[in-house]
Amino acid sequence: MNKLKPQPTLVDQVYEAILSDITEGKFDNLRRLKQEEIAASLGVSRQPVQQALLLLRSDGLVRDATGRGLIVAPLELDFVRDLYEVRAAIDKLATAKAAERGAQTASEEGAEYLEAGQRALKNGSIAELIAADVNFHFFIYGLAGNPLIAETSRSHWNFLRRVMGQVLLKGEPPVAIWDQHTEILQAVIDGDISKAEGLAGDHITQALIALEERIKS
Amino acid sequence: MNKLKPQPTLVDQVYEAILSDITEGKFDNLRRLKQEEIAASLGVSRQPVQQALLLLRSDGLVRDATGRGLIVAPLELDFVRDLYEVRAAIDKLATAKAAERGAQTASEEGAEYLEAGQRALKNGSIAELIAADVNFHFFIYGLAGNPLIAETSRSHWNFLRRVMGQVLLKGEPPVAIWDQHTEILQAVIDGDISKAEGLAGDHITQALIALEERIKS
DNA sequence: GCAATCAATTTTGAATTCAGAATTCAAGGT
DNA sequence: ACCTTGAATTCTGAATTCAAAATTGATTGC
Repeated sequence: MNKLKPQPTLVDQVYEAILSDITEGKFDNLRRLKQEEIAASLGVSRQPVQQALLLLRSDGLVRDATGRGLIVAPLELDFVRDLYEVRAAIDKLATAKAAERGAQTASEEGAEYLEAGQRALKNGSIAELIAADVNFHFFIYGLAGNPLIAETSRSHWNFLRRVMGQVLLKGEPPVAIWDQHTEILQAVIDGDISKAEGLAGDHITQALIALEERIKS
Repeated sequence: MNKLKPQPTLVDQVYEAILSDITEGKFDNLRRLKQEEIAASLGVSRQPVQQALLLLRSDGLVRDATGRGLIVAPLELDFVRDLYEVRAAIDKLATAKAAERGAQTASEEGAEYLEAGQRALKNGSIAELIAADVNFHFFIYGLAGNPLIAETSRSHWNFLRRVMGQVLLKGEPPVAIWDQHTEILQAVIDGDISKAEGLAGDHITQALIALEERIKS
């Protein structure tokens, strides 16, 4: 007997819808998020919208603005630095563990992710580039065999997607990123734990540097 | 003019109430959580309860049990190991950064936290011991100057509190823990980054080992 | 006597309603 | 002209209501 997936609730659907809108920068900065408005645009009542906003608030994507409801959390450079710092710690752990126990799967399935990245680079599609990056890193998280790593990173990546979206709009395609991914995957396949961990750390350090330069320009 | 803090909403209060009940093990394992029941016991409608449960679900403390509503997530040993692994990565980062930039505050305010721990040991109060441990570690997180560290750890500590509660029930008081806290604080005050980081890692490794031994017995 | 089916009850997700708080805007005073 | 005041409007949190899905329990057939 096939167990059939329970359909997602309206709350979950609304959550995803608002999340994409935020990620894709569809909300004017500092614009107040009105439940009624969102509910109307999605064709549901305010109830699931209120609940979805509550979840987004606990993710930190949406923020209480005293007395004026909820706004999309602004992306500040300091915050992004903090984000990359925490991400570095978790990604180093994930990549080390992936090298320790995921070499087999990495060699079987890893190439797909690199190819997806190359295709995205060739197509020059921002959405595709972001998706390929997310998928590559969650593939590594999966190899690490510790579900809490992906779980903990989930909310961070909601911000990272926003950051990447803004940065990719103005700048050359991030070829270096994918060269680094290739190196990281190879270290994982080789089972070289300390090299994999080091490369993961470098990857993030360099991503942050590149990002800061682009923001300044 | 003093700006007065907006009172917490019912949802937030209900969230806290359910969270304490879970943390203190007040729910029978695998018992289904019924909105009506909880609402009645707190004297509110189902509405804020439903929203609070949604938040607890996104924290991972409460879990969908296919077809039978929500249950408190069981504490499995594998999960606790995963938890300690991620916590080690974050705590090492936090403690290193605390040593790098928080030495001053650490020397001024750190002793309080150690004393609170000693008092708790003397009183033999489990609740007090847990609170002192949480407070000490969040003090370190604060010193790190990266709000995302505390934010990211928040949901982990909800589980850690549960684990600690169960473990402290059967076993000797964790004197070693507080000796280690003393060492960690000293390394932070000295600004010895790599020593602080190393001690933080050891602290968690040893806590996990002690925990596994107690669970087996 | 045991299993299967169907009706009754319970429970939940979602809509609607209600009340209070915040915001806006216009009128009046300095 | 600008600031203050207060009423009208808007918006949100929370209660209530509604409908569908799930669970329970009883009855019927083997």
